[in-house]
Amino acid sequence: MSYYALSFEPGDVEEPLTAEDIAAIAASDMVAIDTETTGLDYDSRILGISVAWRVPGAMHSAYLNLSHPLSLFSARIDDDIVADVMRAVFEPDRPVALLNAVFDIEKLSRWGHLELPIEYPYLYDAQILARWLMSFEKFQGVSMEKLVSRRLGGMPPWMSSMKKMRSKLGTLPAEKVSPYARADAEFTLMLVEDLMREGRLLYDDEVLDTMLERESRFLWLLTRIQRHGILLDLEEIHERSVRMTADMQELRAFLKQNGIHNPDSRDSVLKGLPMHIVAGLPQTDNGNYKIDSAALAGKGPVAEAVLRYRSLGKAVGTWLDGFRSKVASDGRLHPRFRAAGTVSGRLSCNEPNLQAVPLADRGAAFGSLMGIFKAAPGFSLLAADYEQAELRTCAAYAKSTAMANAFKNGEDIHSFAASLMWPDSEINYELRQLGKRCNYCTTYGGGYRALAENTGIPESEAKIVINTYRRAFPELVAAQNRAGDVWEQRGYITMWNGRRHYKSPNDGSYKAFNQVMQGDVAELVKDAMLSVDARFAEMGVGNIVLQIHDSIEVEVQTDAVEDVKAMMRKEMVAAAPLHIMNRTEPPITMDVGFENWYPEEDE
DNA sequence: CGATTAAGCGCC
DNA sequence: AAACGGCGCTTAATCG
Repeated sequence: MSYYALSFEPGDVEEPLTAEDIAAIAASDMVAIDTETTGLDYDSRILGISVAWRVPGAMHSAYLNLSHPLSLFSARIDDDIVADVMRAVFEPDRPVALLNAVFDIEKLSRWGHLELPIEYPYLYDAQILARWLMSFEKFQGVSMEKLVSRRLGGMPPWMSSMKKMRSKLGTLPAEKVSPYARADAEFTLMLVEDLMREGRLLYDDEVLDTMLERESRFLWLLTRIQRHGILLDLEEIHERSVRMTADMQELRAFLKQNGIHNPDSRDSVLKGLPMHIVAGLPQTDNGNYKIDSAALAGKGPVAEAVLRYRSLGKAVGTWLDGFRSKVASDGRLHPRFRAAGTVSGRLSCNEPNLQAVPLADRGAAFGSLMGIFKAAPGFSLLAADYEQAELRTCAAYAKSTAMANAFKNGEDIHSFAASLMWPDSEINYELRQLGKRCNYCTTYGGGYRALAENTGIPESEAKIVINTYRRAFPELVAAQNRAGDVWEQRGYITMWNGRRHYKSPNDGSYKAFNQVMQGDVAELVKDAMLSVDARFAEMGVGNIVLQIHDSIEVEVQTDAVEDVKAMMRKEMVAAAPLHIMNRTEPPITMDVGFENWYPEEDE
């Protein structure tokens, strides 16, 4: 298969950008933009900006050298010309094509080339569009390379050497980087055109237009969240790091006495553990001994010391020293969000991943890490959580009157599940745990094996428990089957707002139900974030700083906390799709809980 | 040396 | 027939 044609060859002489070009950019039906930077972190600088645009019957592109090393062949471009180009690109009435839009928009705004608007112009992100209408096997993401090879037949051979240069971009003169940068912009343009063409075929126009409008506003919002960042309590982090590192040294010394010289190394641990313990360990799929926390739990003081060491090491490396090293020059942490980071429609977050910080004390050696966050003077950090969002969605989807009633009456949903499973028993802690695990297995698509793994009961008993749950909630089983059938037959499942998740051949149909639950909630939270953000724009009391799948974290003026809670509860409940929640009698209610991150609430 | 894989583990 | 879904980060080990 041949690749789509670029407008140039790598050896071509580059014409300087003219005023006519800038006018053509402004007039083009579609413009693509891509930035080349010195790195990925918040403080990395923009080396250059590439722009691709259409003129009748052809495509053009240019690379603006902002800060490449000086060379004889390529001059840096004046700031006012950059500003002219930016104005032409970000014409409010015409969409801009990008690939991973938030990254580029954030960089442009961070370095003063772009004011962050609320919603216009529309941003057409190739990665988002791809998620809407393509299927993805495991490890087959939405990188430029993957998308170009799947949609446009592949990249020209000369582009494959680009990869190696990525980290050294800042040392190269602009004329070396230009062909790759321009090709990135041109491919982005072609990808978006191609994906939009197919999107129009697959989706109802009205649905697609609504999705594009909403997603575009969301991308602008996400960029503002990223730019806002979050504050860390660096003294607290340092204290904890010192304390835990000292504990780790003690553990290291103890382990050394017991023949384990490097507890971070699997080989060393296996060498040091007593023979009879090693022999009893389960194995990984590759035939190696498992030495994870489940395998080593209760296997004696040496094994316990390894686990404790590992736990503290994770905390120091990832959340204490790891986070501290990522604080930007403005003193704040700016995690990067990827709007198309998951197949399910959730966000993903990295450098650092603030969506996976242990905020609750679950008995690990490091306890809770909530205390590492703080807010600006006069501000508080607040988390607003949808309570049981996925299970409520599940109940709505399955039209479960039983669950609807339980939620309406404010019952503990896990105890409720247990009481329906074992109507003649008093629901003690153990039975509630079983009900809880069954609820989770339902939304996660798990079976008896997963249940056994999670509860510690034998698989034979787990089978019985699962069947008890299925008998208690037959409507959930029916809904699961229905979702699987639809996925199988149509090739996709549809979220409540029309977004589709296309099935890949490798996906078992059992995944369908989970993907609807997860995807529906993802859409809900996005809408809620947009509503909350709009209210913040009016109130002027704070900002969204983070999203963790079913919760929205905000930094707000302390004296406005109660107002903000009321506002967020109202907006988040209102964001729930009523035509879904009203499917049962009584309707499924939605509830929001709050947690004070900073200052921390009293125990 | 950098890139990649495996194992382990944190979150929802 | 069987299947717990979705992520990112760290270290060690391995490979070119």
